[in-house]
Amino acid sequence: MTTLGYAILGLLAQEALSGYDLTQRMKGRVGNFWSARHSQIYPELARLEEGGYVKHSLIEQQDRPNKKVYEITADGLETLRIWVTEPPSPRTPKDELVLKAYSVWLANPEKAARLFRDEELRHEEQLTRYKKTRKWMESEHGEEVECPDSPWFAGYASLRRGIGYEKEYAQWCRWVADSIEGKPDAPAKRKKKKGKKKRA
Amino acid sequence: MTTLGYAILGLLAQEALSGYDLTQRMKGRVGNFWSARHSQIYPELARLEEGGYVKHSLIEQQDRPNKKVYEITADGLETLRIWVTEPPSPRTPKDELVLKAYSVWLANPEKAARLFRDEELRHEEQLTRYKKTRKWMESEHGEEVECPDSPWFAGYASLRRGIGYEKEYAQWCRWVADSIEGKPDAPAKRKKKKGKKKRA
DNA sequence: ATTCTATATGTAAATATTGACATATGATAT
DNA sequence: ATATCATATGTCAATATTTACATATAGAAT
Repeated sequence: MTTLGYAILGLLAQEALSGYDLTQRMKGRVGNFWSARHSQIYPELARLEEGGYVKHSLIEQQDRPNKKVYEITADGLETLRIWVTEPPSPRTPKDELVLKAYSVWLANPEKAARLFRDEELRHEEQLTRYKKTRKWMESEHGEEVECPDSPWFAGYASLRRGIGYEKEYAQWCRWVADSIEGKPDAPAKRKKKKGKKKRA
Repeated sequence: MTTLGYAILGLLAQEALSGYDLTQRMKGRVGNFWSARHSQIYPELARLEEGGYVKHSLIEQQDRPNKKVYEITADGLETLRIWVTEPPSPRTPKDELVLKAYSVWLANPEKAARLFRDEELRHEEQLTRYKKTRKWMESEHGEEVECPDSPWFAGYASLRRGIGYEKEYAQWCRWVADSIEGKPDAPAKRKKKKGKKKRA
């Protein structure tokens, strides 16, 4: 079973969905930490069905094209349940911007500062969206989000990861941009001394 | 040019390295946010050389097998310089643990809590290693790390991202584990205005 | 009428990545 | 002697993932 398979099962464990629906979900909630295109989802659904983890039924629609709605089977649910508490397979978090940061000493400072300012903004915006969702979750599902056996808790937990991630990311971008522009360290913690030194 | 190609160029921009050396680097500093196996690195080096971005020379050794040491060309350096300030291609941060969190409502609470405690520890340990490196950098290269045109600044910036990332990640793991175990929201650092209402 | 968009489902080719296979040198440990 | 380890370089097969190709329905907009 692939990780994408578990991602799909995780979504189907909460509600029956079509391949198209799953593709949309992969851009939202779950998609913030795992995503896939429809060209990967449809074949994966076929494999999951072949393995007996999901089954589908044809839904006829008048106003739209007909669709196949998939639901998770008892086998699929059990497989998912077991997977959840197994240690994740190690995977390097790949991040192109950090890679760019590693070579930023070569760059034009103005352009580099702009890059990190832009990225800071991007992550601030994502953070704002997340916070809005959190607010909504806390007000509309305040009780469920605190019950570890509620899907709302699980969604809330993932969301909180997103919030922490974006907040930290934006902060880091700001620090990089500030540093390039020669601005002092934000918190009243560090003390710096100016010393221009060229390196070979 | 692939992202891996730029990762390699970024390393070679600082020092000439063999394929084997590059493979080791991919497990360390740069490898914390981009990694590749030697089976991917050797072919990529060949492509980079074919494109004129790097060139190699044979180094004969007595105590060890001979090696090919690669260095970046003027073309490679310029290509890298341009890439650095271009906006990164969007890529979903894929994280299996967050995916597991999304389905954690299905799991056995004891096992789930243990999973997140274990992961918390893993990230705390990585954080400790990073902090040790930061301390060393700040004491041994205190001036360079503040110069945006120094490779030390770039390495320091990447390292700081690692520190922020791991710190936030460990915190989140702790919060998840605590929540599953029914412990109250972490006090101290968090905003106290969070009117935590006990559910009926 | 025609275009555009959202819904809906697929396949194929290209690229990226991993894991296994394969070989060779020299140091060190048993 | 022999086994193991670090160094060193490669290839190949299997997956994973992206991008492009391909088709179809129906509502809304121009």
